[in-house]
Amino acid sequence: MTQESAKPPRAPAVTRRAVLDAATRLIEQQGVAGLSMRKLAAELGVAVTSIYWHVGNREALLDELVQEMVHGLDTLPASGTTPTARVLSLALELRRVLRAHPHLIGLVNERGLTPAMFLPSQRALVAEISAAGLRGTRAAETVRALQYHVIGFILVERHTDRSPEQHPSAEELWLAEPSADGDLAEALATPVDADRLFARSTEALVRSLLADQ
Amino acid sequence: MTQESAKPPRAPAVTRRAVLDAATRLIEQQGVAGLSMRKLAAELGVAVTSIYWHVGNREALLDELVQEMVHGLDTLPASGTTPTARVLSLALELRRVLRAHPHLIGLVNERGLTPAMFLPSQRALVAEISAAGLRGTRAAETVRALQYHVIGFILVERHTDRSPEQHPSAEELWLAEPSADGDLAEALATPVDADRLFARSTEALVRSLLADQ
DNA sequence: ACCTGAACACCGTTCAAGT
DNA sequence: ACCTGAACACCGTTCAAGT
Repeated sequence: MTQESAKPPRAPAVTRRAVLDAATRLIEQQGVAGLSMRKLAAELGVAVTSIYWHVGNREALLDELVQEMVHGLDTLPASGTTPTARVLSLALELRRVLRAHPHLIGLVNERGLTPAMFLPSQRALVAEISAAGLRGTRAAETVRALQYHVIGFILVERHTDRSPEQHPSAEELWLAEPSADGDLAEALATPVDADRLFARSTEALVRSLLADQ
Repeated sequence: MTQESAKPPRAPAVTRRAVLDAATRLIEQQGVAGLSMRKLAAELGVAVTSIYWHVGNREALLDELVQEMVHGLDTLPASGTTPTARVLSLALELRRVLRAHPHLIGLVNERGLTPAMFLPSQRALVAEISAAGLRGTRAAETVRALQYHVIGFILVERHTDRSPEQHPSAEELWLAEPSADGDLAEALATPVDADRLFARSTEALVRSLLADQ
C-alpha cells in the first residue's frame, strides 16, 4: 500500500527491510550502544538522512525490532512424557528462542512490553505445571521461578559472549589454588559449557519445583 | 603522596572522591549510558575539563568504580547448620552484595575481571559444597549453577527496577485470561515479590543440586 | 595543584532542496 | 518516492592558558 505510481521510479538505494537487517547485525556485533545511525548509513552506502526517511529515527527503528521480537515469541512446543521432561523442554525452548536476540530483552522491557512478550511462554508453562498437579500460588511461583531462571541465564550468557579474555582467567586462578579437592579445582579451571550447564541446572530446578513437599 | 606544598593552596572545588560518588549516583539513576562527563560536571558545579584532571577520562573513571566493586567482594559468610542452609545463605548473601551495584557487573566483565571478582564467593561455595559431600566435576557444576542463577537473577532484577509501567500489564493480561485455575491466574496477576521469589527458587535449586540423585 | 574556555571529532536529528 | 548536504545541539577529549 505504499508504492503506487504510474511510471516505475528508479529503484531505491536502500529499503526499510535492509535498514532493519543492518541494524540487527550491528546490534549483534557491538551491542545496542554500538548501533549508530551514521554507521548504519555508512554500511548501507547511503547518506545518514536516508535512514531517517525509511525508519523515522533511531528510537522508531528499535521499536520496530522490538515489535518483531515480541511477535516472534509464540507459544512454545512442549515435548516429552513426564511432567518434568515437558517443563524442562519448555525452558530449553525458551532459551533457544531468546538466544536469537538477547540484546532485545532490555529494549522490550524499556518499552513496557515484557508481560506481553512472555505471555505465550507463561501460558505454555502454566499448562504443563498445572498438568503436573500444582495449583494457585505455588504454581504461579513455579512459573516465575523458571522464567527468571531462563532469562537470567540468557543475560549472563550475553555478557560472557561479548567479553574479552579475562585476566586473571578462571584457569589461572583455580590451578594456582591450594585445594583439598584437586578434581574440583581442575573442573573449575575448565571453560564453562553453557548448553550443558543450562540443561543440568534447569533440570535440577524443575525437579525440585515439581516435587511435592 | 600527592599534595605536598609549603603554603596551603585554596581548597579544590571538587575532589576525586566527589567525582566518583557523583558518577555512582548518576549510574544508579540512569544506567551506565546515562553517565556523561558533562552531566557530571554540571552536577558538581564545575567545568567539564576539571573532571578530567581528577579522573583522567570516562574510561578511567569506570575502571576505578570497577576496582572498588571487585575489592568489595570479599569472602562471603555462611550461616546455618545444614549444608543446604549454609549454601543457601551464601547465595542470599551474594545477591545482597551484588544488588548494591548491579550496573557494574557488565563493566567488570568488559574489563576482564569477572573471574577475579567471583573467586572469593566461589571459594566460599566450594567449601560448603565440599562439606556437603560433593566432589570433582559434580561439585564444580553446582558452584557454577548457583553462580549463574544468582547473577542472572540480579540482572533480571536490574531490568525490572529500571523499567517503566508495562502495557499491557501482567495484571491486565492474566485477569482477562480464560483459565481453569482461577487462583493461579490471580497469583500471576500479582506483582512479583523479588525477595521471596529469589529465596524460594534458590532454595529449590540448592536442595536439588545437593541431593544424591 | 587545580580550574577554565576554545577547539575537534563524533553523534542524533531537522529541514530545505534536489531528482 | 527517495536521496542529499547544511546546520544544530549534544557528547568525549585535548590543549594551551590561567590562578
